Amino acid sequence: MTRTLITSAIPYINGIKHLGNLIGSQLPADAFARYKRARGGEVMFICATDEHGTPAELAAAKAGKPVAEFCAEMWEVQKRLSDGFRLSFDHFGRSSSERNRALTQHFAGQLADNDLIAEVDEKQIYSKADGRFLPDRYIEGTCPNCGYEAARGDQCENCTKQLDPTDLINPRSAVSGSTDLEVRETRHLYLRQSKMRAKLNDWIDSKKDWPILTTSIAKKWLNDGDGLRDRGITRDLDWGVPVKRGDEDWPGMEGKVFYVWFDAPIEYIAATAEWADAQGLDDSAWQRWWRTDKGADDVRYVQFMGKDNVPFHTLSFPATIMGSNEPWKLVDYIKSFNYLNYDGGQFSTSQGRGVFMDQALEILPSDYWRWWLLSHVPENSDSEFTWENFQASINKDLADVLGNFVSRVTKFCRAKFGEQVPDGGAYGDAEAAVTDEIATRLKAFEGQMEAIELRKATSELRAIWVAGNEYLQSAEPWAKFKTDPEQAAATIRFALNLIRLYAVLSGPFIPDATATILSAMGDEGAAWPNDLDAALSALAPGHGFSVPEVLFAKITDDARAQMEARFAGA
RNA sequence: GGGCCUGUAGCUCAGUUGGUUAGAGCAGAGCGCUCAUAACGCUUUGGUCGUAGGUUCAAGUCCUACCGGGCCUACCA
Repeated sequence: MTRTLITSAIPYINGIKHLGNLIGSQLPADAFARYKRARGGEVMFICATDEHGTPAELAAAKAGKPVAEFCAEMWEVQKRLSDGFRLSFDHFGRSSSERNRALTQHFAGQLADNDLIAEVDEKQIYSKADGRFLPDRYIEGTCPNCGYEAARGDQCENCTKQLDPTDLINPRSAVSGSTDLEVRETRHLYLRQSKMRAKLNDWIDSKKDWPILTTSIAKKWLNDGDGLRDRGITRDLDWGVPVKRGDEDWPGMEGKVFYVWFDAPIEYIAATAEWADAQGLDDSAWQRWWRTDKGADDVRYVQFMGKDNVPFHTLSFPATIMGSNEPWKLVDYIKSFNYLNYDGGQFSTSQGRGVFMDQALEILPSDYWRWWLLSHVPENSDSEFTWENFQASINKDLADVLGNFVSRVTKFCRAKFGEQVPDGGAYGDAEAAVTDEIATRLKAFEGQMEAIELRKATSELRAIWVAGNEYLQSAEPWAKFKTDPEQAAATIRFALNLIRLYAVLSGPFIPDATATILSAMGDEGAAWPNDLDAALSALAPGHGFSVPEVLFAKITDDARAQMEARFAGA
């Protein structure tokens, strides 16, 4: 049996994510995980919240709460929302866990032992009023280049010039507005990933089947300028994994924490350990997914992420894994995504522009969002959400093509034969022809799912739904019922089995509808159609079923207009 | 500035290593059906494949330049 380890980029803790974030990693990862499980594979699907860093501290301060308490609450919120979207994580962890603390410190110790850590003294801006060091972008001031007054310390958003915070005229803290700033010397640890450039480059070169988006970003970082640069992996913050060298204190690093991007990917491993802990299992249960010396040899590890996360997953994290000189599992395939835009612009948290996960679930069931998002996932370029497109897709694909098919077949059967699969007649040439067509399409669909080509997969699935309507039209059981009721019975028996088949195939995308349909068909445990002929005879004469409620209500023009107005933003 | 991605029918997108009259869904038009969520089926109108050159027997596909859209550029994560 194949074993697949799947991780989705872990969402940052400081707020509720919008639909662009959702489709950028978690949702496609879920579709893939559901597919692999449906095919009988063993799957470990991991996600977590990314809780450390300056933005988390500031968000907590703004909320007037201790950061640990703030994170715990936001974890609950994000967990509830991921449940609402039916994200089937085996574990939804927290990067602030004890497991992650220990593993992060362990990796740092290993890297230091292998001479891959450098201690660097550098100068940073300290804000006395805020009582903290500030990252470059949290310093604001007037741009020396163009005079823009709200330029950030890393770059001026107005003229796009790269800046150093000390370049700014009249610098002030973006947090408090205080101008009481000073440059202070501070010591930090750097991951010497430049030493691993050749090794990383060879490794990337060996990945011929990765998305261009993934490899091109990695190659850019490897070859830009002087090549891959070392990266600071510690920060002067209170909230984070305390810097330690394994179990030992790290002289000179007192009071400092690891940088979020060092500990966040390690949480993939730690969250799997958290899963084992929660299940009451011992370490071997998670190590067989992560340690190639403890059973992970036959695991295929697939990561999902937005393009902004690619450098960390192709370079920094692999450098951490390789540099440990321990047999940890490296990623086998990195699926990266472009961005989803909202109606002519970007989603904006600050402007309240676009639909956020909590709002989406208030408006419509998760299947609606899942279907639209997965059938428009930005695989090849940035894509765009519009209400008109959303309404058209949902009404046509889900309500008309699939929902109405279920409705017309089950209601016709109930009216003419009662609520059980009708007996009589036999499958003939028409049924064989449809079965052939579906067999061909099913093979294509499976290939696209294996390749994680989700847009193509949804399009193929839709074509399989359409085949049912075509079949029904040519078989016209409503007419045959009057002249040859036996034939009509066979047609409806076949159509009821198509419904069951459609429910199974649709599971990765619209799991609630799948569950509803299978429940109505009286076959909750229906398995993947490895034998299509058998699958299309699975519901035998006499098998009881019920007519489900309308599966997908249409989105009216009025409703669409209201939603469009509500989410237009400030 | 540099790098990468992208520009194909009104809209959203497919177009395999260059190979016959460029495809799908939606929208539009016509016809059919009446079991069904006024749903379904069939037929059909739309494209000098961003522009201009070039390579080739042959270019949507390869090369160059230009125009437009987007992303990244290492202290946000």
